[in-house]
Amino acid sequence: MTARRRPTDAELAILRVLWVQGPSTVREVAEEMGRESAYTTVLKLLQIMTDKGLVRRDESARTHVYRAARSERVTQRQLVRDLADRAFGGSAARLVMQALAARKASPEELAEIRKWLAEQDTRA
Amino acid sequence: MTARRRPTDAELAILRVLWVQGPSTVREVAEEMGRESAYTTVLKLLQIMTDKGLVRRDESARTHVYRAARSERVTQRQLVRDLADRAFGGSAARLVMQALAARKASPEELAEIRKWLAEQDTRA
DNA sequence: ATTTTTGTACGAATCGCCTCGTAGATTGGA
DNA sequence: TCCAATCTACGAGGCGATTCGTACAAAAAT
Repeated sequence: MTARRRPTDAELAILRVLWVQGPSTVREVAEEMGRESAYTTVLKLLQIMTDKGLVRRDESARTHVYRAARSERVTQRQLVRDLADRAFGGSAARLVMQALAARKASPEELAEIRKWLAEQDTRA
Repeated sequence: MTARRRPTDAELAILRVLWVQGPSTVREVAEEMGRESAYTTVLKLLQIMTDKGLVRRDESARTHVYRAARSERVTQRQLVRDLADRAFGGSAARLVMQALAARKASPEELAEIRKWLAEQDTRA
């Protein structure tokens, strides 16, 4: 059944809108995405995503309302795991180090990471 | 010109072989990848990758030798950056935290990460 | 009541990825 | 020499992603 594929680029772009705005109509999603894609393109994508189980659709009103089926966190984890497998031999830690090198993190963010690491110590 | 696209899954699989084995012939790559794909599939992929600039080809001998155009590190960074942009609002730090949550890292890896973070301190 | 707007459904075209078969050249061995 | 093995080039098919137009129903506005 759940042949878990990762969302495509276009799908991810739509999911991002849904995560920010919460349940939205096709029009609301399309507006937010600018004039990049035609209204019916967004509609079609959402229909496909419904079939795939990436979003849920509320059809109680004539204007359907879509919401993300999975939380942002869960999806992000899936994507990270996927990238770790494809490009880092499955090692999330190696991915982390490249990530730290790839983009400068703010002191606040670094602090948060340190905090997380410290918690790992106490836990072990 | 450089419309930098990320390598596809199949391309990445080939690059991984080249990074491990160093410059290789089509046969060497194909062998290493098991019987997953036919010889000519690997050949075709490598030809396409040559056009894209993902690999370089030494044609001095009849049997061509391919090598990755970019290092593993550089490519990994590009992929991380790309994922950060697509799914983490550009924040590598947020990606890092999901990565740490997604897969348990070994104590050795955690130590390495801590070391890296410590270096950031002294640098700042 | 008629027209305009807004919505869904769906088909079709395009495109990139990935697959592999076939053709033809070259090499190496019997 | 002749046959088998090996190599590159290339075309074509299949498939999924993405695009958008058209058709049609429902609602809103005139």
